Amino acid sequence: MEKHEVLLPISSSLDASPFEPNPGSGSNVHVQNEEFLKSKRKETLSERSGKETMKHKYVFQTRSQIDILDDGFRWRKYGEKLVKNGKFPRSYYKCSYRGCNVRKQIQRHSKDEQIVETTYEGMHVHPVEKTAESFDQILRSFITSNQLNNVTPI
DNA sequence: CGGGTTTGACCAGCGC
DNA sequence: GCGCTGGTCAAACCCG
Repeated sequence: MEKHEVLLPISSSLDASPFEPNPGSGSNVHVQNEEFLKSKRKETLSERSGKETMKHKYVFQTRSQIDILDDGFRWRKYGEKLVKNGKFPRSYYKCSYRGCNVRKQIQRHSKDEQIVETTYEGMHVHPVEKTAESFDQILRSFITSNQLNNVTPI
């Protein structure tokens, strides 16, 4: 099977860091604040509604030959669009679980096609069906961070 | 038969 | 006010 390296990199639209980036660790952490700018629009929308405000948005940068990374959850593709600033189309996925409105965006880099940018939006409200070794560590960080931040679990 | 994927169309927001 | 881009939905199709 194809091996995918997780560059572990992340970015969040929240004040609190969803992950525990070790300072001075010199890891492959890649923070992409660009997404933050894009999420600004959503913030406004959510703000108008006065609901949960912004959504959790985490960006993973993985290095693999395949776009779809098995993180243990079931995803249903609901759209695909070719962005102007990209050579490859962006795929939109949703969690199949009932009540779990977690979205996932996957886009390949125009320069390095082997680099896949996976954007997670929202949090899962159900346990993982299966365990993905590569993603287990990430998921673990996710869940841990979420619990630490004591996010409202619906 | 069920679930998932696909593709096109539609819509909303933002910029100009 | 119009056009563009990005995002979502929905119907049809395909696969297991």
